[in-house]
Formats: sequence, structure tokens, C-alpha cells
Amino acid sequence: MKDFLSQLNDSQKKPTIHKNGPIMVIAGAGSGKTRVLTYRIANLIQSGVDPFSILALTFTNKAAREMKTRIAGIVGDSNSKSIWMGTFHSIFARILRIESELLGYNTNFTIYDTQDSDRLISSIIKELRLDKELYKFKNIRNRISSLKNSLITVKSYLSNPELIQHDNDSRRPMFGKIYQSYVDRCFKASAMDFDDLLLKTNELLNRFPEVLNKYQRRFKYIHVDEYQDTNHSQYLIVKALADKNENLCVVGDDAQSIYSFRGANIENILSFKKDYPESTIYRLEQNYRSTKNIVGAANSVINHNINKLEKKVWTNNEIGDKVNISQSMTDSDEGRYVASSIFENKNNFQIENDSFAVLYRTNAQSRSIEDALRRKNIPYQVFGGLSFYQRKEIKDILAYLRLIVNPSDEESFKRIINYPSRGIGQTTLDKLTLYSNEKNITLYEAISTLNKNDLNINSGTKTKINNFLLLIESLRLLNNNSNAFELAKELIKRIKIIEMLKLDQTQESISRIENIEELINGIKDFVDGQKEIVNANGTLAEYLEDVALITEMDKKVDNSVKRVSLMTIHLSKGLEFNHVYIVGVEEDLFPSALSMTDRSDLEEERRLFYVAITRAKKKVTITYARTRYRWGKLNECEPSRFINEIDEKYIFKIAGSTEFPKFSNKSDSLRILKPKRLSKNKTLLKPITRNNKFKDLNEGDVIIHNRFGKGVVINTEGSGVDKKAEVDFESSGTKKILLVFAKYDLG
DNA sequence: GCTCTGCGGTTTTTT
DNA sequence: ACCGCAGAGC
Repeated sequence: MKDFLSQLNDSQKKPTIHKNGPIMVIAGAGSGKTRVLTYRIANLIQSGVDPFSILALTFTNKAAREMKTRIAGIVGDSNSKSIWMGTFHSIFARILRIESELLGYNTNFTIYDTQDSDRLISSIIKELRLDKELYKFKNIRNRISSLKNSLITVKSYLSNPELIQHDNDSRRPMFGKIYQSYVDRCFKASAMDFDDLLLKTNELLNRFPEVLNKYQRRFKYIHVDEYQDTNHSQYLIVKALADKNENLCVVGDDAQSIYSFRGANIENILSFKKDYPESTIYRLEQNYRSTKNIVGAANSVINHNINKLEKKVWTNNEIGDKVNISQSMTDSDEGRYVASSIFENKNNFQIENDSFAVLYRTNAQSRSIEDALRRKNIPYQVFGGLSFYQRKEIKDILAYLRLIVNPSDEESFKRIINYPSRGIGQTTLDKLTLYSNEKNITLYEAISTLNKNDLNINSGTKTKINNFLLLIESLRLLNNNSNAFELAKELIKRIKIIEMLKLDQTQESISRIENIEELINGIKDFVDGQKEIVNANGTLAEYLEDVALITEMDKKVDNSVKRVSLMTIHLSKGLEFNHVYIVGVEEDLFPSALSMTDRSDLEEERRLFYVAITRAKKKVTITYARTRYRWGKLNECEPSRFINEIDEKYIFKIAGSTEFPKFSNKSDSLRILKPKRLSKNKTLLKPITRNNKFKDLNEGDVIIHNRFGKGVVINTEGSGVDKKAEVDFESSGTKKILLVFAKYDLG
């Protein structure tokens, strides 16, 4: 397969064969940047570059895997496997484990996830007896995270009067103390949070010139995908590593920068030329993914941004369908509209489920869509939200596994010292914490030396603690000669967790048992998979590393059935689907209410909308609802300003419609009409106003409400479409419902 | 030390 | 509307 270059257009070919020196590829949506990256790397290997000297940083592990597979098709499996390709976090975690001693860490350091960090910060706030109203752990965590991503350590914080002033002004003078304590405790626990994986890599490369030199020599060719979403910390790592050879290739699209909230700095892409004056800039502007209507609609939206690099994305593809815009009365109507539309399309045009994606701004929106798809028996797959690995029972098991590998891991220790319940309560834990802080030892060391010290813990409790210690110690011993699967199975057996959960026969505990079984199966899969990798043994440590840095897009999907994909727009970045539904396109939701006061925040929301539109190959449908449940309350909504920003000529108009939505932002042409029929098809779409012929209710009637269950009508007011009923629901109390909207049956 | 209840945060996005 | 947590009471 030598002629792969012939599959590229001229502008793709140039960066692909540009071998030495820094280059930046500005790649419009759907312009084939993955193709350029893969062919470029394949080309390097074919020209004799050692695959071990190629580093490629991607945004998800899935992207890395797919690229590796494609490269393998050209230069063979073993070449492809030798490339250092993965996310920033996973590649540098790997390097940090190798070099951990230099930084004073154990090679088995734990990676704290956000929840671990939150819990640790909460306990520090509590131990310092600070007002938790003033010191909200989430605020503190975000501030620590952004400081770390700017490479501001505790020491540099404490010597920076401006930063300290900022916290004094926010009435949090003790922030520095918390930051200090957080960092100390993480270190003591031999734990790194996500930001540490980047911060400590920087520290490693800065403090140890010989280490920097080693990796500079190793990584002769460096690639960064989605460069627009790198933060300062990542930027500095790349800069340091590329400094020697300057064989750096970054690929990105400023119009798709959507991660500034986690420190991504669009300046990295805008100032590339300044950092590398010798660099060549290439542009990929031909879109191969989408129809003319979609590309045109997307361009017209992004043109409303002021801060952007000039580029002209165009396509030779067919004109295609116009963007369809649909109004619904409620969020559940919106769900039904989407489900019906998918259903019609599937049946009328024999389209597979996996050609459809439903994209939304927030995870909470998936629910109404899921309900509607389930009612129509359309298989779907939700990405993101509360992930499998964040579920309590899974985190508990993982806490055991983490403690076995790293007994210093404080957060894991606290999670499981009394789970399953073994009679070691808060009082004992408080004593242990106090003692371990005094002696500057870990909690695990504290219980290991329990018998030699007087801790004012009664002998009964001491026995229980010793039993726990024995359990962990024996599993640690077992871990020396077992793989992750064998160990996890033995753990489940010894802590009798399944037996305990079986005791209460609730749906919840049944599903917990199933989840634990799924976890064990997953570990088995992992161990089997590791057998095929050189230098891997399927150990527990390997498994934990994998699990800690798993991304939402990496989770296994059930491929036995093709499914509609549901995900946030953020997660959809880099993906493509024939048919894309963008739902909840309403003011305050998209753009988010929190983004409206700041021009740059609003522009990021607009880029997000641009990303959403450009995921589609054939057809985009945008929906919004006039009312929506948020925080359990019914809210009135207005269509998003972004809808008005799409050039009229790309939007689908339906003749004869009489109902117009009201636009508060006074658009000069009301062009968004209520679609009633699907073009020439006789198929009537789901009625937009549901329940026109609602069942009339009167005092004393018993109803079964879709959302609230069984209830009795106490009284009614109004008439016709304005008629409301006050209903006393058995499970949720008294509520007033508008009959036109309410969904219920007479009970 | 355990269990129940009421309260507060959640819903902007994620490694 | 729902979850997790802290505090009160046992």
C-alpha cells in the first residue's frame, strides 16, 4: 500500500510529506485532518523513521486506537504498535511511572479522579474548621486546578501577592493553606490528580535536564491533534519536548475550540507562528464530510464570531437537504418529535440506527430523549453522564484494588475501611486521622502500628481494624503472583459483597450486583487483551492505570445491535453521523445562561454550536421546546439566538404553516415555521401541540399522571386550553397541572 | 456505631 | 426531581 498519497488532495499532501521542521495544519471541520495525521505518520515510518521515536498526542484513547489501526494497514502491526500514541494524560502518566522516583513518588502512585479530589478538599476544609458556605469545595477544586494548569505551584502562589489578594477579596484568605494541605496530602497518599499528571511532567522536564534530554532524543517527531484544546501546561510540555528537533506537527481548528473551561487556551494555536518563526502553516479548507447546505449553515453561524482565524471552508458535495428546525411545546414533545422523526426515516429510507445522533448541551437533557426512544423501541446508547466507573459500588471495589496496589491511598482507605460495614465508625476514623496527621504517617501505617501505640481505641474495635489489615495484607501478598482478574475475583469473595447486597432485595441492590459482575467481566477482558501486548502482564497496576484514564468515548459499546447515539456536543467532537439532531437549542440552555455576560464565553458557545452542525454528513435537525422541566420546575423557553444566526437560505421552510414562534430578539424575518408534515410523504409527524383533545378533569377524578403517578383532583380553574387542575399526588404531593400539556390517563 | 430524615446542590461542558 | 451527606436520635 504505497500509493496512499494518491488518496490526498494537494493541500492535504503538502503537510503529509513535510518531514522536518515545525508545521501547523489549520483544518476545517471534515477536511480530512485525521487522514493527514495518519498518512503523515505512516509516511515517516516508510521513509525510515523508527516508530519508537514518534509521539502522537490525541484527545481520546479511542482516537489513538483508530489511528493506530489505520497506520497498521499501511506499515504493519508491529510498526504501528511501537508508536507512542495516546492522550496527554495516559502518555505522561506512563512516563511519570518510569521516572517517579526522581519526584519522590512510588511507581504505583494512584491517580485521583475528580471525586477523590473533592472528598479530600472537603475533609481539609472540615479539619481546618472553615465555613463550608464560604469555602465551597467545588470552587476550591476549580481554583487549584486552574492554578496547576498555569503551573502555579503552592510556592509560587504564596509568593504572588496578586493571587493572594484575589482570594482575600473573595473572602477566602485560607485558600493558600488549603492548597498547601491538598498538595501535601496528595503527596503523602502517593497520589496525583489529573492536573498533576501534566504539572509533574513539567516539573520532571524542568528540574532534570538529563531526563528532558532523554525524551527529546527519543521523540524525534511529535504530533498534537486538537491543538486548539491544549492548556498551558500541555503547551509547555510539547514546547519542551520539541525544543531540540523542532519536528513538531500540530493540527487543529480554532473554530472548534470548546474546552476553555478546563484551561484550554486558544492562544496556543493563534500564536504558533510566534513560537516557531520557521514554521510552515497549512490550511485544509475543503470539507469532504457534509452537504453544501450543512457547510453553508455552519459557516454562516461561525461568521458571527469576531475572534477567529480567517478561513473558507467549502465543499464539492451535493447540496442536500436544508437544515430542519422544529418547535415543540414541551421537552417531552421534543423527545417524541425526535424519536418519531428517527422512526420515520428508518422505515421510509432503510437507514440504520447508528446513522443517527442526538446531541445536547447538557447531560440532563438525555432523559426526555431516552424516554421517547424507549417507547418507540429504538435502541440507543448514551455516552457520558454518570459513567460506569463513577458508580458507588464500582468505586468501592476499585478503592480496594487501589489500596492493594498503593496502601498510602488515603481516599480509597476512607472509602472502604467500613464498607461493607465492619464496625469501624467515624469516631475511630477521626482518631486515626488525628494520629496520622500528628505523626505524619498514612492511615494505613497508622493501623499497621496500632498495637504498639495507645490510640484510645477499645480492644474490640482494634480487633476489627486488625482483621481489615489482615485482609488487605493477604490480598497484597496474593497480588504478587496473580493477575488483575484473579485478584478481583478473590476480593469479591472475601469481602462477601454480593452476599451482602443480596440481603436486601431492592431493584437498586440487584443492579449493583449486576454492575459488580460487569466490572469483573471487564477486568477479565482487560487481562485477556493485555496478553497480546508486549511487556504487559495483565497486572492489577496495569488495570488501574487503564481505568483511571479511560475517557467517555473509550467505553465499550454493545455492538450486537446498532444504536442511535446520544451525547453532549463536547463528546461528539471528532465524530460524524449521517443524521444529526441538535436538541434544546434555547436561550439560557444553549447558549448556556452562564455564558451570556461575556463575549468570549458566548463565542465559545457559538463554536460549540458550529461543532454540533458540522458533525452531520447528510442532514441536521435543530429542535427547541417552549417549555422545559429544569430543577423539577417547568420553565418557559425561547428559541436560541443561534437559530437566527443561520443564513435563511439553508433553512427548511414549510409552506402553509400558520403558527409562528415568538422571538424575543426581534428577528426581522420569521422564518422558523412549525413543520406539520414530512414533505410530500403522507406521514404526519408527531403533533407538535400534544393532547389537544385532552381528557377533561373535574374535582374528585382520579388520574395516573405520566410523571407524578396516581393522584386525586382537588379543584380546577380556567377553561379550554387554559384549564388547570390542582391534583394531590400520592407520592409527590399537591401540584397544579395545565391540562393541555399534562400527560395522564383517568385512573 | 447505625439509621433515618431533611437539606442543599444539581444542570455547562471532561481528562 | 433526585441524590448524597450531615446531624440528630436511637
